[in-house]
Amino acid sequence: MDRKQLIMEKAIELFAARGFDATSVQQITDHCGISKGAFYLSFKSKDELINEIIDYFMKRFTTGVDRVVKESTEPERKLFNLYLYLFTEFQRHSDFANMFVKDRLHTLNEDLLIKIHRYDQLMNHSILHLLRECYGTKIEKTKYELLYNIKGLLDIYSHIIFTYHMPIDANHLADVLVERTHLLANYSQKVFINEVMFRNFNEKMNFEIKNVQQSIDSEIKYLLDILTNPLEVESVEILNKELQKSKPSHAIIKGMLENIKSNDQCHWLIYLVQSHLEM
Amino acid sequence: MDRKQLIMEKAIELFAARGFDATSVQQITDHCGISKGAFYLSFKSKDELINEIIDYFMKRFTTGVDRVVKESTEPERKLFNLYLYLFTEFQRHSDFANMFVKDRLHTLNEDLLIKIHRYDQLMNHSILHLLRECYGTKIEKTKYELLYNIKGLLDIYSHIIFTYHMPIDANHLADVLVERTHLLANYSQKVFINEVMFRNFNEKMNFEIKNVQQSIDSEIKYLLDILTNPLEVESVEILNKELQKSKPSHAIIKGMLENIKSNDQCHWLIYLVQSHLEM
DNA sequence: GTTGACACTGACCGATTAGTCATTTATTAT
DNA sequence: ATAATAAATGACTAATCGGTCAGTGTCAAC
Repeated sequence: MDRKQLIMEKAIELFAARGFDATSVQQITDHCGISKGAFYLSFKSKDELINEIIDYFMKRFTTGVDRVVKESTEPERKLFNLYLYLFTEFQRHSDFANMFVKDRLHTLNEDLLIKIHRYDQLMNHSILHLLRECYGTKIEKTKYELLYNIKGLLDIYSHIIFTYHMPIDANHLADVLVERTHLLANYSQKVFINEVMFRNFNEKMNFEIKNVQQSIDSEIKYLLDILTNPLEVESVEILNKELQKSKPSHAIIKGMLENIKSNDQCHWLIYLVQSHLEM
Repeated sequence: MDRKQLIMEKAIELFAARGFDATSVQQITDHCGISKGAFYLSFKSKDELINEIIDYFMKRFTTGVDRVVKESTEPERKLFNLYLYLFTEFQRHSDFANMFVKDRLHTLNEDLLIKIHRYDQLMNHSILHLLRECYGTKIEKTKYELLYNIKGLLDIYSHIIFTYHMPIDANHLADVLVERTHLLANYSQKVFINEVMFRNFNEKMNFEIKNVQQSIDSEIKYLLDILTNPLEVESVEILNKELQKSKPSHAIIKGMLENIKSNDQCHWLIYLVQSHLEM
């Protein structure tokens, strides 16, 4: 398990510098100080590696954004925190973010693109929720436009940061972006991206949306494999049993989720269960 | 010469769909219906192909933007025309734009990245000029920020158009973007990107800026090679002689530029000479 | 009909790739 | 100490890559 972590970290460094296609498995294993054979003990293929890397970080960012949006502070503060969180995370995991910004990864298989699109949709959902909290019905017509304007700003500043290797003051940048968001939200009148178009985006990627229950099952199975803390293992087991019931107790579920909250690896499961039960 | 055009067009189609690295020379030649050997009669290498493609389109876009900015209509109208021009061009050459948006091309040699960066700087210069015309001293502090905010918007809408293969109403989109630009220009107070940072961007790419005179010389040499219209050939020759003089006549230069204006292939030379003499 | 100039072909080359597997090394159990 | 098991190795394969070049086909000149 430790081995996988090592390979992923070292691989990201190389992917960030050279891109995915241009980095060979041999280069990765050299950089790790292991043999090529050892790589294939941890990963079935090079594709599986990039798959797991993207999964790991996208889960992390998605749950992180969701956590910020669900905070119990005033909405405007949350907007600031959202920007702050994203740029702080981008800096903390600059190699991954760099890889993601530079490589558009369109070389990869369709499945991976769809997966990325799904995470993107989850993040859209969270951001739209926050925007509704901040600006209410005022932005009813312009909310989708606003969403993409914000994403445009996020993209360009990320791009600047990574192409010029700039260390930045995330607080300062977040402050500026909140001002820009207020401007766009409060004064925009004209609309290009309407609801029909927004739905169209998501339908063009017409993959069968994976059953949430199924996602939860596989995530529980995965966690039971890797978790070591007995309390956490037991909590996940109880949670699993409870979810099988036709009328699961919200109290038990909430308690179990609380038990595993402190472990980062469990955040995706928490996010999935909460979404499933609309807690 | 026709052969080169064919290869470039077919190659762009494949690059747009699969990316540069993932497209082999064999695939390109198959798609053209020619042999692999014939490819190397037109291009020294695969790198030279991508180089010429990028050169061709970047010259085209850069001169196009410059032309819009130098129009003699009122500034606000020019801003609209700028957006309109860019999105119209992106649609007209959607394969190239798609390739450029998807592939970040960072796999390629450093020279090409620097070249792209130079074109980017030229476009920044034009846009900043226009913004100064539109908003005057009001945006003195925020102009660099405004420039990148605009670029963020351009990026995200381009991204949407290409990933979802949407046909768009460029007039409508340009109208919306003009409104957003006005908002950001008139009400933004806080600043993240200041002049120091902006200069930093360009210094980080610390290539020796190629002598403009040198660029003009090589462009003239190139045009004399490919031009067929006798009037144009003669005009370029006269222009060349005039530029060699210590005190070239602006009247003659202006006239010669006018003579070749109608040929698209000459626009880059016109742009270079005008920049050189600040006409 | 012969010649020379030219565009064009596709088999071929060396290099590099992802992935495999017989063999060796390390660890654990007895 | 020995046997049994697991972990790790790197030479190997088959495929693909960009790029080359001896040879083929075509056409105009004489």
